Amino acid sequence: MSDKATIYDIAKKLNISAATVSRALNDHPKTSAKTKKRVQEIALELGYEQNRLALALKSGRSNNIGVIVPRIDINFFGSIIRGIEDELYPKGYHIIICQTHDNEEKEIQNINALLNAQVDGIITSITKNTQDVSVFERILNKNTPLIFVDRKLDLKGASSVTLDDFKGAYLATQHLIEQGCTRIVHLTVLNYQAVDIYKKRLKGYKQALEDNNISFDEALVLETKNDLSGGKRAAQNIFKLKTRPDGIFSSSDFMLLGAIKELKANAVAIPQDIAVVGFSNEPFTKFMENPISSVDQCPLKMGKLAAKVFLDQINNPELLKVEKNVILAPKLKIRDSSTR
Amino acid sequence: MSDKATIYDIAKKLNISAATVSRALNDHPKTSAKTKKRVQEIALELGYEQNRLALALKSGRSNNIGVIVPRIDINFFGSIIRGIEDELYPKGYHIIICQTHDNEEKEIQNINALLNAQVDGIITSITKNTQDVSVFERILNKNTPLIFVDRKLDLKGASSVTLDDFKGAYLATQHLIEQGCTRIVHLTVLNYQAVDIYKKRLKGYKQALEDNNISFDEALVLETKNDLSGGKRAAQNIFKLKTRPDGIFSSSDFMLLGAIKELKANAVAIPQDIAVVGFSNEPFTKFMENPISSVDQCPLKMGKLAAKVFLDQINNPELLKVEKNVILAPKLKIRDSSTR
DNA sequence: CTGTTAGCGCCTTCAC
DNA sequence: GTGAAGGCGCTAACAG
Repeated sequence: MSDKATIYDIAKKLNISAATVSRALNDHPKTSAKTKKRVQEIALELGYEQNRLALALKSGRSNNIGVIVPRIDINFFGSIIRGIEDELYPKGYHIIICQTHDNEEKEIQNINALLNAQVDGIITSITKNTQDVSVFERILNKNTPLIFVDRKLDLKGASSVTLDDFKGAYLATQHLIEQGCTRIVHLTVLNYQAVDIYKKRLKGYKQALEDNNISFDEALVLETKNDLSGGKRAAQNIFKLKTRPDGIFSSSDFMLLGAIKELKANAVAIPQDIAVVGFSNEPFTKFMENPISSVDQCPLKMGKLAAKVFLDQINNPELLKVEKNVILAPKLKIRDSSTR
Repeated sequence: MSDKATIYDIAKKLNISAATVSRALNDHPKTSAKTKKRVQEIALELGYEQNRLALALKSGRSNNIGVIVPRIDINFFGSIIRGIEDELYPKGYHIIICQTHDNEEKEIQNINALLNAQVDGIITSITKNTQDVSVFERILNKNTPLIFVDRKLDLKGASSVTLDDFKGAYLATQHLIEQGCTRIVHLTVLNYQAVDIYKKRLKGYKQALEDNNISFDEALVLETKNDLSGGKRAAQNIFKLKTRPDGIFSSSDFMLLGAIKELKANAVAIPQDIAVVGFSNEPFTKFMENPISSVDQCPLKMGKLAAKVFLDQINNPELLKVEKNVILAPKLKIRDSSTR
């Protein structure tokens, strides 16, 4: 009984056709008010619920959207997903989550699975080592909107929402300069030349220096492993510099944290001796005993924007083939670590 | 062309019936090897992909499972979801994510939406203020497996995976005692008597004291708001105690962090003067300059277990009406804040 | 305004 | 071994 009532059940009960029931339920204009009422009553009585699966098969739209991220338990991606969900849920869409664990093979599997599941669109942050573009082209060929968020591929027809890394770095560096720093170290990852975002952050850093008539010193760009140990090592290298720097702009909060610990262990006062700013606004930066300034990547907003781009495309078929590339301005979160 | 190939397309191309194609694709025993091969070739050629929607409508199983959590960008829930996904993805299930934002109305909406979408099961952490049990009963009435994770409702037919809060508290307290603490404060939330988990944590704390012949002192149980400011206030109250305590077991990492900051500001050395242990193993506890010991709730494992319970139920219909209640043992993460 | 018909894509009897 | 037919639940023509 409470298993599942269909429109046929309620049609039978009312001695009308299923089509009429369907129309009544959907508030079709050409249905008498009486019928609508009667149908609604019986629907309620029978505990009727529309089977979205049938609707989906019929219409070709599942009202599901696939979201693929490296890992869902990373705060950054969790926030992006939250943004997407907040935006899309009220429009009747459901989010199907997939993780790649930064494995390209899993990425391909995920996409195929989502496509089989007839999702109405895919929002994704690509793997760190995605090479194969063809899977993504298949999405596009199916006329399924594809929106990259944060990590993107340059693909005709695919939209994207990314962060203005240049600006983030610029803001951070400018802020340090305003705090009186003149010798600012830039901590970046190993082999940063290969990764777009890190190149852009370096550029932003350089530009800020230039705009403030501070000459760029290559020796102040320290490459290291992107984790606490890398930061520690970088700090040790800082001690070897001829002149002690008075500021650090790090491309990663984790590296920066490692550096901070090492600096403090060597009696360097932060921010008095060295003021520091990180990147990503990892949750822990706020909770430190001396909270760390950091560039916020606004993941929630990124998610919302990605969702909006999707809605735009799905609702304006003429936009389907037009890619939309949104570049979001980051926000600098100023905390103790850089405030003198 | 690349839009969508159906079994009819490949049937036509081969001059056979769609039924045969279906059988061939599903490796039906009563199909000639030849046919299978030919079908598979053409399928590949046409880029055929099974439409899961049609299959779902036909079979009544969507291979989707709904997961409802308060918020997805909270690390704890993100990890639970990751656990679920890791476990269920290889079995061909997709995860549909919903958030309640701790709002019961949204919870009801979510459940209804998921039920409409014909999910094969629902895994959820209830809202902080869930009152209405009837929605959950509707899930059960539909013979849809319902598994609570972390926050549960006592409902016949519903399974659950929860944490042994008693044990977590016991472990934490025992550890403090082993570090030499004899006057241990227990920080708990306002109105904790109303919330099961906090009551259990208090019990675990008491039991550990008793087992070590330390008499319980009501004055050492401090109720406060569950955030940094609450912790700060609690620390101020600690200074008012007749005898200074030498340990703190807090039911929340956030409260504890607030307390730590205040204690340090008043020249209390941690862990030397006061050793402290929190609860939840929030990511930040690990990254502190003096990392905080905390009880890990093993969210990843909880998610995996919940997924396994689901699979159990779905694969053994006779278990469908049998609830399975798994209680997970927490792990104490010992860090600087409690190591003397 | 309402009923009839057909079909979304697939699978599963039931015949042959 | 394979084909034909029917149906999962719903909606969109097309009639009337």
